[in-house]
Amino acid sequence: MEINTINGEWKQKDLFNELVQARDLVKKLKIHLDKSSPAGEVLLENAISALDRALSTTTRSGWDVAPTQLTARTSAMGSAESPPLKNCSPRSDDSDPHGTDILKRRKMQPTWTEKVSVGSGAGIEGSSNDCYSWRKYGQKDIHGAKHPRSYYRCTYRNNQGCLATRQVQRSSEDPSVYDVTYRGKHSCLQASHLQTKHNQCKNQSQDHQEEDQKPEQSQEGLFENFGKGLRIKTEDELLLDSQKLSSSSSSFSFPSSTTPVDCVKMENCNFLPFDRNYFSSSYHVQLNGQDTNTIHTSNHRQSDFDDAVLLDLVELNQYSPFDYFHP
DNA sequence: TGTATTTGACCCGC
DNA sequence: GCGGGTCAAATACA
Repeated sequence: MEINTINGEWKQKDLFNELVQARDLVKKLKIHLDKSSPAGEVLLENAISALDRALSTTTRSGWDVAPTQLTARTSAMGSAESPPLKNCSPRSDDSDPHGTDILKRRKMQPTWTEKVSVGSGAGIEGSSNDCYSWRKYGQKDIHGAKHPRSYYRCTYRNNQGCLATRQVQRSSEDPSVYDVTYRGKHSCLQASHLQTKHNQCKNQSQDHQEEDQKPEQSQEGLFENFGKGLRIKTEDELLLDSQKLSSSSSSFSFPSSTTPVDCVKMENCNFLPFDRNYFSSSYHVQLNGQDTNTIHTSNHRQSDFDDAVLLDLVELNQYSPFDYFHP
């Protein structure tokens, strides 16, 4: 696809760059936004999400865009998107002549490891415990490990080019502990959707702190609900929700007609990636192969875990060196 | 019937 | 050659 005009020749690269610039400007605007205006913040979040989707669409459509300036611009602005696939064929990215570049880029993706301990009888392998939806694509016996390692990728990998993956392996020393390694960040709709929800819920929680002090659901029940009532939202549903949020941002309320995975978890876990009482976790974060941060939590310091961990992870995403370019 | 999981095979780096 | 990561056909499940 090539977009041409007679004068001033708008090519794909130009339009792509304009999209990147627009998104960056919105991000700047968001920084300067008065924090007392949650509605405006939500609108800007939606604007950024829309621009992200447009950029993803351009790259998935095989647009020819120059990498250098985009890398500089997006990373300077703290853009945090994984490079989408050029096409949706699962193996096509590896089988092209430049497949090794992609493999290198995958290796370059930020990774971080969580140690998640679960209660007896419970497991995290089959369930998504981090508000994202994953699809298992492999399992492998690892040399020297008692338990096999499971491989998960983002559910929206094929239709949104999200390259986020995670590996789950039960610890050999302590079977109740799982090592969960995340690689890459979500560039799919659920990422922006969940973050928007998170922002809104934070605002809401400030207004309704009394409600936050309601007795929490029992731990087992909470965990069971993670697996039972979950429903994966389609892309259209996420878009619909996004539109609903835009239109109702002045008087926001949680949708109640459905129990999508993110809503259930958001409501039950107070916007945490894990139930604060049920898990104890430690985060070991790497960016480009370098350790950048380690966050430890324990059952005794769950209150510290709270938003700090989640926000740390969100912050880390901001430092992702990746941009939308996909040669 | 559509979607998710399982599992053997393949690919690639070391 | 070996081990880790991924693919994709087969299978299970709702």
